[in-house]
Amino acid sequence: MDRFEQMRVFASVVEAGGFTRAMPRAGMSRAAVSKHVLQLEERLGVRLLNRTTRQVGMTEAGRIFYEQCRRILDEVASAEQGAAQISGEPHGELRVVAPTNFALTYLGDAITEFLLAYHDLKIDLSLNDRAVDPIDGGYDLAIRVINSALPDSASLAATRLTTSSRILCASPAYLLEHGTPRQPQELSKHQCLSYSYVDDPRSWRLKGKGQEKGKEHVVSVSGRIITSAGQVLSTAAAAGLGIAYGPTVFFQDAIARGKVVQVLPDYDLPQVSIYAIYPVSRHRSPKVTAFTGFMQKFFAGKL
Amino acid sequence: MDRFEQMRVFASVVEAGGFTRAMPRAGMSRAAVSKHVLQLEERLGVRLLNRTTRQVGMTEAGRIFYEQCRRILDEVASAEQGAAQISGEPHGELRVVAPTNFALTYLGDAITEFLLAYHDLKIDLSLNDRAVDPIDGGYDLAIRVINSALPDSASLAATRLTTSSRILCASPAYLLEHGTPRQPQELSKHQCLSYSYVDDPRSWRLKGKGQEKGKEHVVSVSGRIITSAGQVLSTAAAAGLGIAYGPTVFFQDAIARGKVVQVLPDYDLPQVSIYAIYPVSRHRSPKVTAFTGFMQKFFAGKL
DNA sequence: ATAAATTGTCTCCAATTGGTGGACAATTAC
DNA sequence: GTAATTGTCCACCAATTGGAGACAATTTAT
Repeated sequence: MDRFEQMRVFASVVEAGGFTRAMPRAGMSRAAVSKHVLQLEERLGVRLLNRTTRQVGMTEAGRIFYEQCRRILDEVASAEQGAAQISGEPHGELRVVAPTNFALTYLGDAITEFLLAYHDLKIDLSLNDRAVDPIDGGYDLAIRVINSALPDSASLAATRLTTSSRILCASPAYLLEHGTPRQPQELSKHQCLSYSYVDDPRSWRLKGKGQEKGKEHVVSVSGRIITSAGQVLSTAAAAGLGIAYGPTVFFQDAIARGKVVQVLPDYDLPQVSIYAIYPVSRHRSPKVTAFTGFMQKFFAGKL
Repeated sequence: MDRFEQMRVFASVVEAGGFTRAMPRAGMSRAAVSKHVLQLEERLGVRLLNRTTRQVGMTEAGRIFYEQCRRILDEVASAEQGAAQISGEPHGELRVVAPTNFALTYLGDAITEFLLAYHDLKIDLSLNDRAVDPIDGGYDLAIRVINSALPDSASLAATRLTTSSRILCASPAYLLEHGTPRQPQELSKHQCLSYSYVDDPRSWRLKGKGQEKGKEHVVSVSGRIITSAGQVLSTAAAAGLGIAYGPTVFFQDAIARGKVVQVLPDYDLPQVSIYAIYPVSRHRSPKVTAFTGFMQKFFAGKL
C-alpha cells in the first residue's frame, strides 16, 4: 500500500530493464518487486509493463506514468533535502562502499575523525573492490580509484577526493645483488612485483622527469607476484624478492625504516585519482556533501 | 514509512491548523497523526511544526517543505489519474456521502444502474444530513441539496446533478373542510406541514406564474409538524392534517392515487439544486466523472 | 531439437509495521 | 482556580509486508 515505494520500485524496474535486474536497485527480492508492480497496476487499473519472459517493455500508460514517476521521485528527494538542509547539521546514515585497500589504509582514521566532527551521522561502510554502481547497490556514495578517465554518466556525479601516487621500491640487498636500474628498460631484466589495480600489471609506464622530462616509457615486466594486497608487496620487496610497483603509502613505512629504497626516482608513475561517486539526485545531499568536503580536507593535509 | 502518507498527514495538519483538527482529514487518530509527523521530522532531521499546546505553527523548514508537499501530492494524484484514465473503464471504490432523504429516494435505483454500467467500480455510500466537507470526511464525492447559492471554495468543485421541485399538497377532505387557498396569504390561516430542509420552514416563499407572473410572496405559516422525513409529510397530508410543503417526489405517489391534490398550482416554490461536491484534486478523476455524468443522465430522464 | 538456465509469478510463513485507545504533562480559557 | 483541550507516549492488536522456494513459460546454448 506504500505508494511511494510502489513508484520507486516501478521506476527501478523500468530503469534496470527487468524485474530481476531491478532487485539490487530496489533492495528487495524478485517476489517483492513483482508484488509492488502488481499492486500498483491493480490500483491504477492499467497494465504498466509488458512482460515477455525475457524482456520488459512499457505500455503506453507505463511510459506516461514513468515520466511522472521519475519527476516526482526527484522532487521528493529534492524537497526532503531542502528541508533537511535547514537543520544545519547533516544527520542520518551514510552508506559508503569503498575498495578494500583504500578503506583499510585510510578510512579508519578518516571516518573516525569524520564521525567526531559530525555527531548526528552514522556510517555503514561496505568493502568491495568491484566498480560498484552506487545506485544499484543502494549506496549514498562509492569511493573509486580511477586509473584513467572517469566514465561519463547522466545519473552519477563525482568529486575527486585526492590523488594517489605510486612508486617503485626494492630492498638494498636485492639492488646490491642484481644492480640498481638507471633506465626504465632495465626493469625488464628484474623480478617485478606488480600491483593488481593497474591498467596492465605486466606493462609498466614510466614518465621521465628532470632531463628526460615528459618522455614516456612502456616496459614489459615479469615477476612472480601480482597482488592486490599492498602489504604483501611491501613485505616481499623488503625481503628482497624484487622491485615492487605499488601505491606510495604502502612503502612509506618500509622506506622510513630503511627496509626498502625507491628505485628510478627520476621517473614518475601514472597517478591515480580517488573519486567519490554518488547519484546525481544526492548531489546536494548534506550527508554526501559533508563527507566529500571532509575527505578532501582530510587528504589535503595528508598526501 | 510511506513518504507520501507522511507528507499527506503533515499537509493535513498544516491545513487544518492542528493535530486534532487534522484527524478527519487524515483519517486517523491523533496518535497516528502525531506519529507520522514525528517520523517525518525525524527522517528529515528538522522540526517542521512549532507546537505550542494551543496552536500549531510552521517553522521555516516547515513552510518550505509544505509548499513542496502540496505540489508533489497534487502531482502524484494527477499522475495516477493520468495513468488510470488510459485504462478506459473507471475502477476502484467511490466513497460517497449523501443526505439521507435523497439517498433513500433516488440512490437505490441510481446506484444500482450505475454499478451495472461500471463493473469495476465499488461504492461506499454514507448517509449524513450535515453539510459534510468531502475532504475532511475522506470522501471522493458529497451530494448536497443547495437551497440558495453554492458556497465558493478553492479546494472544492461542484457539478449540478439535477434540480428538485417542491409543491404544496393537501388531502381533498382537508380542503373540503377548511377551504382551498387561492392566494398565498391564505396559507397563514391553515395547518401547515413543513419540511425541515428549507431556508426557513416557518416562512414559505411562493412566486406567481400565469397572470401574477414573477411576483414573490412570503407567507408566515404555522403548523404542528416540521419534519425532515418526506414520507411523514406525505402521510400526514393524506390523513388531512394540513397543507404540506415538500419535495415533489414524496407526493407523486399520493397524488396519483388521489390521496392528496396540489394546492396553489399557479405558484412556484423555490427550486433546489442537487450538487455533487468533490475535491478539485479529483476534478478529472475517472470515478468521479463517471458518477456525475451518469447521475446527470439518470436524472435528466426522471425529473 | 533438446536441455539448461533464466524469466516473472504464485503460495505460504514469519516478522515487522501501523493504528487505536487510554493515560499523561502542559497549557489555555473561563 | 478549575476544567477542558492540546500533543505525546505506551502497549496491545491486527494487517501487511518481504522472503524463500516452487512453478510454468520462454529463451539461449549446445
